[in-house]
Amino acid sequence: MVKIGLKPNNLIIEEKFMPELPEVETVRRGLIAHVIGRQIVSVEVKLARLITMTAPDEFVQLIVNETITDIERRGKYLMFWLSGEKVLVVHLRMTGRLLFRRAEQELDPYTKIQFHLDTGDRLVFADVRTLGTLTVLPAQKLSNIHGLATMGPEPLSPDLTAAYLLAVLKNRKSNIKTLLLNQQIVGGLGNIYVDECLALAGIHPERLGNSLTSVEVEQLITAINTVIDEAITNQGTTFRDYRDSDGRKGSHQHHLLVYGRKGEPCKHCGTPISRIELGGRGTHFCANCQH
DNA sequence: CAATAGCCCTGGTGGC
DNA sequence: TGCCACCAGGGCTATT
Repeated sequence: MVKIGLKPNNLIIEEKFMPELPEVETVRRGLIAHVIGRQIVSVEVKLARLITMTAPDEFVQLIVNETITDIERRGKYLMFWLSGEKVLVVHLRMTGRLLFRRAEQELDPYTKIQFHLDTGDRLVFADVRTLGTLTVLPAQKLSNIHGLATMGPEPLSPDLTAAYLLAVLKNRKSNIKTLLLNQQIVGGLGNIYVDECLALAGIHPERLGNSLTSVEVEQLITAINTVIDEAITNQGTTFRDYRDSDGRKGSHQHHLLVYGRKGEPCKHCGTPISRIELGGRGTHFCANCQH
């Protein structure tokens, strides 16, 4: 099952992860040491389709000669703050990768956008399925990005309270799995961690939002914070052995309770893990532990 | 407004 | 062995 893909150039590119909040946060932390204070001297656009809200040449023009002053994360979005009160917003979607590469390192496979830094090093956006997006805009227009403007409170934020979630869920008739994937309700959760949070909370993914009791919502909030905190500590979930130039690698895959474990025994009771489809997404749970 | 279905996109996989 | 349909899913759009 574990297989390392070696391309002819010997670059290990088969790090397979779904970028949810913990993975995006891991990327952010890994990049900060390398790119803060660096000036972007040129931008190489190999796939213009990934650039949104401006024409590609305008995108390049707005970024060149800017200095990166900070990197923030909101949900699954990364925001590179630039010196001229502009922001580069990157969403990795399914297979987007942001890599720091030294000047002498060769081109990564699937490179779509390269930012050349004043040191000669590069910030690389690579993407197999090309669903990622990059946007640059003035800082005061950040709310023009709809997904950012409408995003709900995120895990580990004091704004994500049981009172808030209970109030939102009481009017919702969809299943809790689908509701937790809705970024407007909770920002940053994706398919892996929603399954994990529901497993830890002991809540069945098919339960309707308005059926959850206040006690269950409290348990769910606790589970969300626990799962995301641990996943960040473990530097995210990767599905193949992998390390990059920074030694950045996730280990949370060893801690998963249900995701990707269909048919394998529940770590608590031994019941084989079930897999169903909800909201078009694969959904994993223990039919004995989750009610 | 809320729920739901379809769409984008490509590499890996399973069936024949 | 080769071919091909199908699956993975985040976020957006269209529809009811």
